[in-house]
Amino acid sequence: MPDDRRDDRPEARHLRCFVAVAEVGSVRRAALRLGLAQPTVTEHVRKLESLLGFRVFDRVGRSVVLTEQGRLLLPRARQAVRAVDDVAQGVADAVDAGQGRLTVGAIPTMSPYLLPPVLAKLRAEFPECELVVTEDLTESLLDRLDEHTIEVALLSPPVQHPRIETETLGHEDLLVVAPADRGMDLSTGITLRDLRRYPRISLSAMHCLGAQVESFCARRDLGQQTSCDAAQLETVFELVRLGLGVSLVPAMAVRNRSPKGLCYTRLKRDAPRRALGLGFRAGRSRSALADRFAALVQLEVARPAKRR
Amino acid sequence: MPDDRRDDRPEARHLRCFVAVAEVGSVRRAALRLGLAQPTVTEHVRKLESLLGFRVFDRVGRSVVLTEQGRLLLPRARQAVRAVDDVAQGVADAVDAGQGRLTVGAIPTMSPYLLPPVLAKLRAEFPECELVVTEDLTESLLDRLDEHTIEVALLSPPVQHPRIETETLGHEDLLVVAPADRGMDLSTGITLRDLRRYPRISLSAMHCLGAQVESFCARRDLGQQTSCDAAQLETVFELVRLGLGVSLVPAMAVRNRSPKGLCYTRLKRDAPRRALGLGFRAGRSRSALADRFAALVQLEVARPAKRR
DNA sequence: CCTACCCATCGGGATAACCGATCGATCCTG
DNA sequence: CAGGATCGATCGGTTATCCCGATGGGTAGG
Repeated sequence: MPDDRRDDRPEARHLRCFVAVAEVGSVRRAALRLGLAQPTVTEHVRKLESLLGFRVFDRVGRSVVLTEQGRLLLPRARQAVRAVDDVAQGVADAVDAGQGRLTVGAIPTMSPYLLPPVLAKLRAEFPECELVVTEDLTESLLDRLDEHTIEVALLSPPVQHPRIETETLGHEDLLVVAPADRGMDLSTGITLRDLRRYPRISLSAMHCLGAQVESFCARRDLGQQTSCDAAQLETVFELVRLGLGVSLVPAMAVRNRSPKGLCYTRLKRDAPRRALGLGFRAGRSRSALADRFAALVQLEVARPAKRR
Repeated sequence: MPDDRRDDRPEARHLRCFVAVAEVGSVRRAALRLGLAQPTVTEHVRKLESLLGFRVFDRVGRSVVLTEQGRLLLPRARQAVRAVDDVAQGVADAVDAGQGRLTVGAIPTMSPYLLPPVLAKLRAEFPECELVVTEDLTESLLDRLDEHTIEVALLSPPVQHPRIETETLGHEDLLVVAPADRGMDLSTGITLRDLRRYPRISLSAMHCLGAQVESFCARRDLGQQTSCDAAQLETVFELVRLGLGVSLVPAMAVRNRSPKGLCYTRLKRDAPRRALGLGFRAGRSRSALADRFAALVQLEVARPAKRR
């Protein structure tokens, strides 16, 4: 570990004065250009010479001329000043270009339906950005947000974590999915009562969606009708297709799905919903990429559902 | 002409603190490394954030973590700090490597004899150096020194100029050169008396050497013996070879010359000499190359004359 | 010779840099 | 869960230096 404790190093303003004087060939005019008084420029140049250990100007007559060492210093000083002055603009440019890394997390019941279009648009906007995606259950995402392994998480509010704050972007209906050949009359929608007549395929309660459905069903006296407990939504759909029962699934999972062997409908009244939102670590700034990601998710959530 | 009068630009010390904190991940340890107190580092980082217009660290818990913008800033800040810190060493390296330009002048009666070996050695030592040679009469060299078109001049002190200072490096004898078939007995040297018996080939008095010889001869009652007045030493040698007379020439002009048709000798007593030296513009610093050039000229002048 | 100009110096006032001490919050530990 | 330890932020006060106007010395130009 290097000791940086050297107090005999030049500051940017010393080099700025030197460069200005060298370029205009006059202390006075350099002071004009720098918006400083002439003695200030003189002092800074002398300070620089003292720091560097050699003269950079010869004071000849009533003007100053570069020494050979000064001539060698000039391009280096120019570059150093430029490097210092350009850091801010460089970062701004990098942000505009979308450089940098975005680490996102998403729960499995949203990830495959929301992330692809959003990330595709983000990539299209910022080809240079680096995207790191983590798919995991809510609790793991919260932990990762807390330790900042991920910057933003796509999940269903509300969540229980003291240092995670969420933004709810909207809600989506949970639809009833049933086998296509069950003879249910779906044209006018169905009610809770209809639903009770069929065994229910449930998603594992370790998913927040599973727990939400479970909670909903429990409140509606549908709790004990479960015939299967699947670990992922894809399995739920397949089990329904096989005729083992009906289920409640998020609308986004239905949107682009082939309807073969399945039929979907909305509950007539009191339709269950789940919130869609983003989680952030409280007290941490959000990158430009994260902001843009949030906006794109917002747009995607607000997109009108096109039925088939 | 750009207006540099912006007072909202970072200083090197701000960036130094930022880089240190980012690298060690702790304000306190960064302060240790920088040899500063912790509040100072905090203040500088906050100042930098204020100047840049965005946060570079998230203050999370009892530690600081880079924001995404801070992450983008880090390499740029590192490079800027490095550029500032390296200017001094960079110039030192460039000087050691002999980079830069050396502008030398020399009078025609020294230039072809002293410059080649000296410049060859300089080039061998510093292959990267740029050498600019001007050959002219003393007055022109003085003017060029004054206006600093040349940095150092090889000439014969003393000179008359208020702002030019000279260093005398040594003296050299002026030798008598005569046609080889004149029957002069040179084995024991010759005297002024011998010299008076021959017509004299003189170098033009616009050369300082010509004036010096003229002055010497005038003091010794040899003034009116001139038979020819040549503009350059080469012509003098040729005229002597043709038997038109004898002359006084500098030893260095004889050193590597073919003796065909000529013979040289030193005056027995009261041998004329000329000073060899360097001229510099007073009040101007000397480049490392000029110093080395002076040292090499000194060596060359001190080189023992090897007779043939 | 005299004026005008330029850089260096001087003295003082404003700014910031820098510090020690302290606070509040967090993390670790018993 | 209480206590200590540690870290960063904040607070006053001191010092350094930044910056200025005024002045002096030396040079170029009239």
